[in-house]
Amino acid sequence: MAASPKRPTIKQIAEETGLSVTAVSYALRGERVSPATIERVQAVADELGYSADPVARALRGGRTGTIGLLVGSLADFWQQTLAHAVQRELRTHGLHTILADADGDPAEELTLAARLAAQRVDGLLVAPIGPAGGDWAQLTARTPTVTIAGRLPGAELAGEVAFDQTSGVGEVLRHLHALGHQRIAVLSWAVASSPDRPTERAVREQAATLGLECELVPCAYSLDGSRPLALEVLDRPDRPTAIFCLSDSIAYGVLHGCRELGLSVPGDVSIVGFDDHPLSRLVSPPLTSVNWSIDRTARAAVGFLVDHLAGERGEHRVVIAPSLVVRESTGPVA
Amino acid sequence: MAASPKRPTIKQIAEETGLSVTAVSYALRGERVSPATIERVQAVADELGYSADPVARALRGGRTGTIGLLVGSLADFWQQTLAHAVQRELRTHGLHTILADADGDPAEELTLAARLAAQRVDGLLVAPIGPAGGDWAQLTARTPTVTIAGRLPGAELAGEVAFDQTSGVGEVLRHLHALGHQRIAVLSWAVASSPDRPTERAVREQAATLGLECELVPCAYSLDGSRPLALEVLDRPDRPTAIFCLSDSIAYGVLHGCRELGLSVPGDVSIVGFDDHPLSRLVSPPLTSVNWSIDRTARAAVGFLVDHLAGERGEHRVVIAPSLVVRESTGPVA
DNA sequence: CTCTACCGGTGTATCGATTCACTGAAACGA
DNA sequence: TCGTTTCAGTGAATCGATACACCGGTAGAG
Repeated sequence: MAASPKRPTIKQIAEETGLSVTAVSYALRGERVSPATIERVQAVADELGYSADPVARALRGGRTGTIGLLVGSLADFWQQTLAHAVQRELRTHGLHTILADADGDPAEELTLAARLAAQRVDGLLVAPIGPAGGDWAQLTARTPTVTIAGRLPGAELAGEVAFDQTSGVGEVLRHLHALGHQRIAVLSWAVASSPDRPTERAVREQAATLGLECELVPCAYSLDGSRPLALEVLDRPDRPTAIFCLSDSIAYGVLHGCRELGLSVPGDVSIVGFDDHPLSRLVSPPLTSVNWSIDRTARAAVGFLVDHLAGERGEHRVVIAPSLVVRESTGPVA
Repeated sequence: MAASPKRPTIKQIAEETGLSVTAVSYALRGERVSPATIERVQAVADELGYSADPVARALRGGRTGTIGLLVGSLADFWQQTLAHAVQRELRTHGLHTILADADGDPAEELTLAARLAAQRVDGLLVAPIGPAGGDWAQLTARTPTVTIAGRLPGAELAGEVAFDQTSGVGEVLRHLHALGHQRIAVLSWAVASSPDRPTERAVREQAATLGLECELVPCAYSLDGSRPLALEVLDRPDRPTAIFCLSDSIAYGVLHGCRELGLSVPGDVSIVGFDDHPLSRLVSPPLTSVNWSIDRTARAAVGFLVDHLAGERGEHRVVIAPSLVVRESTGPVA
């Protein structure tokens, strides 16, 4: 046993300086005590390498300074990027991030969130991937929660960052329509097979409006999940002329499938993504996609949470607008 | 104020059941008390939705059940993937993950690690990006630490997952040599400009052995950092025939640069990466790279830490062997 | 020359769970 | 029937930091 030398406590400083524990506590935060004492205490604290035990502090003060970040699937590149952005943003507020990953299983989300809350996080940021089940009322009543692009049944939210999926879908479909596409396959997440998800509904409605033939295909939320599916869809006699993927990760798999089949993109088939991941301009061909500013998303979400924790109850909903980025994976129908 | 209803405590259960706090504590873990009491306590606990406060438990018991994961740069795709794998692995052991990101600044690493340790994590996993500065002796003596592909000056480690960079470099250089390449640019991380990093040293030594002309170019550890650099390198009159990137993220930027310059890969120039990120087979052209099994890495690192926490002091060093994955971004020199 | 305000501190309860030392009662062997 | 276990449970201390109540001494206001 290398024996971890126990961390110094406030009590040790008290003994060392001959002061009371209370005095040291005040001195360390520069309150109520004489400058001379403050200096003396500081010196000893520095020498011992003291820092207040956050566990004890949390027990007393009720706050842990830690936020739970629950993402639906860290296998998804967009959510990875989001996690990065959120973590960075939280850090600027002096908050730590506990990360949890439902790994693609929406049924896990409530359980994991509950476990995070049990860990006594001060707040929760939830970026679900599907229609999360269960009743979030109790959890969210106890722990301030901000959602990012998702709905939590029964939740009472401290904030909400919504994505205007409807507009995003509209931009994509109009883009494809303008290029002459008529038969379009839409790959959505498998978990989202429930037909009432707003994104899928938007697809159906707007396709009808534009007179497009849109087939919704549920798809695993991962790189490897979409490739076989793409192979199947593209092998049909009445192959769609465009594939609209509801995440860039899915689109990457589809691109791979096209390469395997020897199909040219966009010559034989056009591909569109939905996250505009940083890499999407580097794949081949560069992917047409819909961009949702991750930085603004992270900033807004963290902002809501921090405001809520500070007791300020202001505006707590924002809608992130999409912006279609046209690259080389879409072209006119042959 | 929506007023978060405070979480139930063991004391409330005690009052509700008419038992002492002690009895409830024992009952909840099924010890020492009669079966009837256990059942009664359980019933009340369930009804109240009780779960033990981990903060209080940590204060008493010394353990928080949380591990700190410090990565050098979450902007790097490989480290994102690693973070995912580690988080998942920790979860299988019932441990939570606190995530911290040095964001490419090696000078930040020690500070961040200290902050994590101050948060009272039970252990630390560190995947540094560069030659981390500072003295890690004190920190690592107090908090069990496992490194992943990196060295920490002065550290006393609970475990170490090393990458056999030398072999990896060797495989790449021999591969390029066999294809007839002579002039090779090697893009390494900017932070790693110190010439004694083992990877860079390996490059120099093995290039000499093979009679290759290798130029080491320091490069920002990100997608956007490598593109301009690639443009500069590729614009020279005596352009190298191959570029060896010490991370896939860097290689992606280089690929992008090549496309901008209208250079064909591998016709005009061959590109090699060094992480084999899942996306590397999807970029265009699919990237030749060196694979280090992330799953094995994560499993080993977490395993070392868990064993150490359990008091078992066994083997605590493993070397991950590289495997060169040849794809289409490398070809014979024209 | 009082009365009050303030200064620089100290003692103690508190946060929630755990655990050691103890106790009254029942059970049990001799 | 007496002495000893075992059972089921209680009280109090503990972990480390914080905050409230309090206290003697001094300085300034009236």
